Amino acid sequence: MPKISEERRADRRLQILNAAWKCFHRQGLHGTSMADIIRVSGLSAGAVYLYFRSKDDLIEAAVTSSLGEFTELAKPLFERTPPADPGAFMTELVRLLERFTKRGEYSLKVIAIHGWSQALTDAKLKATIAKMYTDIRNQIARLATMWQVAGFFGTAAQANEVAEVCFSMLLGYMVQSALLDDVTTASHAKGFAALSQIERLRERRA
Amino acid sequence: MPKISEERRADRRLQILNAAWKCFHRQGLHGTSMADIIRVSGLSAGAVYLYFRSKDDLIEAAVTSSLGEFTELAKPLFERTPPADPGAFMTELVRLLERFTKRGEYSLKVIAIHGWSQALTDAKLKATIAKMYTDIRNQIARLATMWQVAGFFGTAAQANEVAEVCFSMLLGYMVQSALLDDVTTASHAKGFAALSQIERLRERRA
Amino acid sequence: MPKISEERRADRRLQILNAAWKCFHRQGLHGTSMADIIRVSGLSAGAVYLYFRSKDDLIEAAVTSSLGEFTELAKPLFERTPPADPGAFMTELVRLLERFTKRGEYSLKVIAIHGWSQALTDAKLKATIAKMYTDIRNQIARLATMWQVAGFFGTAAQANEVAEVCFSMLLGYMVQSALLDDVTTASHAKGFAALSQIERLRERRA
Amino acid sequence: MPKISEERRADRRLQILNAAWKCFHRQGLHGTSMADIIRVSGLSAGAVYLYFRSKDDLIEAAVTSSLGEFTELAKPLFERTPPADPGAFMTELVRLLERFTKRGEYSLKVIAIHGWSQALTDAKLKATIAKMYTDIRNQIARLATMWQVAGFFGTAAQANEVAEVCFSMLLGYMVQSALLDDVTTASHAKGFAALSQIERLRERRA
DNA sequence: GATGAATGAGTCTTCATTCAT
DNA sequence: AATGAATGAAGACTCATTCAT
Repeated sequence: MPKISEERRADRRLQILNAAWKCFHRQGLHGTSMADIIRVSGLSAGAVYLYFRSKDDLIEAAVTSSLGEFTELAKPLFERTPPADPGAFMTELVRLLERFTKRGEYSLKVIAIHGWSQALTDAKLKATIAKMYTDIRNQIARLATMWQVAGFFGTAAQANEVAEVCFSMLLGYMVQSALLDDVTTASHAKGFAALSQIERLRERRA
Repeated sequence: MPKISEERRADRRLQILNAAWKCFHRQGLHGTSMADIIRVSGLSAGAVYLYFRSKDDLIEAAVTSSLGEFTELAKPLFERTPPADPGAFMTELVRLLERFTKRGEYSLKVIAIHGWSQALTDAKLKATIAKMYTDIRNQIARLATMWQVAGFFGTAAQANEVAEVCFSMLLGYMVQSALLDDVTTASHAKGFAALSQIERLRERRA
Repeated sequence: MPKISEERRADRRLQILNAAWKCFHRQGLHGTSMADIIRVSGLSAGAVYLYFRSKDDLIEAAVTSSLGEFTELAKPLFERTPPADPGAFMTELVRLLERFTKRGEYSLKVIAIHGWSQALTDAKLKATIAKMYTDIRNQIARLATMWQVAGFFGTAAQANEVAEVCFSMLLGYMVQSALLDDVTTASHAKGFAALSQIERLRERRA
Repeated sequence: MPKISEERRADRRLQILNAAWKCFHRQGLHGTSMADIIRVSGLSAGAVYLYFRSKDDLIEAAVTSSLGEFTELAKPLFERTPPADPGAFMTELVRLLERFTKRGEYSLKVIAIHGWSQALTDAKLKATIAKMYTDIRNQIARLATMWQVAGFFGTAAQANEVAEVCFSMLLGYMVQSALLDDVTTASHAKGFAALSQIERLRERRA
């Protein structure tokens, strides 16, 4: 076989990543053996190691690659003009997460949580995740500044502090929906709206 | 069995748990071998297995036992009369978490995240955590009802939806402070206050 | 099982070493798998790793431990008074090597050659072997000084240069007897005696 | 097949052999993977297998091909008339070995030792090496006969026994210079001269 | 109760070789 | 002739758990 095309190479990686996602979802990062992934991917051991240097490499890709996609997907939401108000934004963001995250045989939400745990022990992965999460939070902060200008909040807090809390809500939603099963995008949206006084502010602005 | 024996038993368990917490913090749940815990605890392999039936048993205890303590510790906060307003409550709750969680050589925050990951794969642990988290959230919901009565929120949302969001912020705070390092109790408190319009509402109530 | 006695521990190590020697002789250092040694030793994988940290560790022990014994065994030969003349000494040394080296199912001569090859790639092993070989050569040099005083050689060469050549003969004997099969202690002894003019010198001294 | 093709084939083989020698020197025979050789040679896997049937084939070529060259190179030394005396001969032989053996990024001395180890496990290689070594030793024996006739040694020993010892010194020199680093052609030459009473014999012959 | 040596299935990874292109 | 992706058996090593003492 002569040199493979870049496209085919990407396909193969995705094929392996898909197998990894399925396994990681069901059995966790450590509960999944390379043999599991190899079997599910339908490739040989050697082939898998041709595309990923090690299990850690594969884990990093599995945890990280999806995050990049999500950021890309969320772009329009961050750049909409005029910016959505806090309630609408958070509602959309959670819905987007839910949509993006739910796949056939696995949920990226679940894999993200496994990734957090892994990152606490693996400095490289932690740095990668930290970078990507900080990017998202900064995007929220940009919006928060506009919200402040628009009078949604007072000036006592800084925009990035508000962003922190909004981002916490997103992360907390992931945990609750993964572990408690009784949390929906709708209930979270309504709770957030109430908490942030969105109705009242909308009224006042009207 | 005389009472002394029961006490000794509890002491030994705590001794082992402490070793486990230290190891779990540094190396994660799967990265820690029983041999690690045995070495750090200063006991023998046989002895450790006398107090915990298996590694899974020890993990469950390590993840769970602390949660019980926390719930106990948070009781006064939930039962204070008159109830704290949302901003004050969340500020206190996060501070309490931070205080409770930070120990000499390990942080229960970190161990909790490892626990989530583990729970996603271990139905028994998941059920245990779900029960305890739901309890806490219910306590928050009780408060939220009072906040609603006190006019902090409108009636569009249900108390348990608000509680959901508040709880998400607590969980999200844990994730952010563990992974991003740049989050403080103060910044989160201020962000929450701003988001929930606490100043304006306080003014209005005054 | 409570703590094992130091003696039993040494026994176990020897049991494993014996298995290793047998395997290394037949299949070489790399051709032998840990599974081979484990099978031949009659122990379990875990047990073997309880006594030797790694295959490299076991290789070092297998190559090195015998050398120590040999040095001990050769002591009387080095310390005999009056010192043996060069011919007698080399004859004895080669015979001693042959006797020491030939064991039931393996020959330490063969294992030593495997060890040289390994040492060329493994700095730690090389250093260990170099130290032990230098020690032996120094002992020969001590004798060579006495030979010189006794008039066996002129003063053009230094004792350690003579020792070098004597030691080369020993090493070369190992290689030839391992690879060419047609070399005997007797033929080597006679060749050395002739080369070093031993008969003539003996006559002259008489 | 035209002549050019045959030349190209030899060139390619040498290109691969050079890569193999470099790798074998640094990493040993088993420590070197075919991938290593392929990378260093600059060819493709398929190409390498076009010129050598297997790794064993390549090892045999790497160990053996150089020996043939050496024998060729040593011819004049063996055939010089009048024959060199023992001291001069050994000095020249060791020097020749040193010169022949030392190459840019590898030393054939080192590779020869790896070869011995390999030969102990690989009957085919052993036979090939044995044949070539015996040839060299026979050449020395031819000389030794002449030495004997010339009165350098008594008649107690056979020429081939003397040759055995001379050859041992050559092999031993290889081992010592590879493992102990402190051995030079000069020190070995002087030691040999002293041991074999060359000065005295020269004097007497004068 | 307490010890710690022993077990052996299971883990990740490598590598000589092939063969479709 | 030449390429290099693919194979899959085999390698070294770990680790939760037990049980004879």
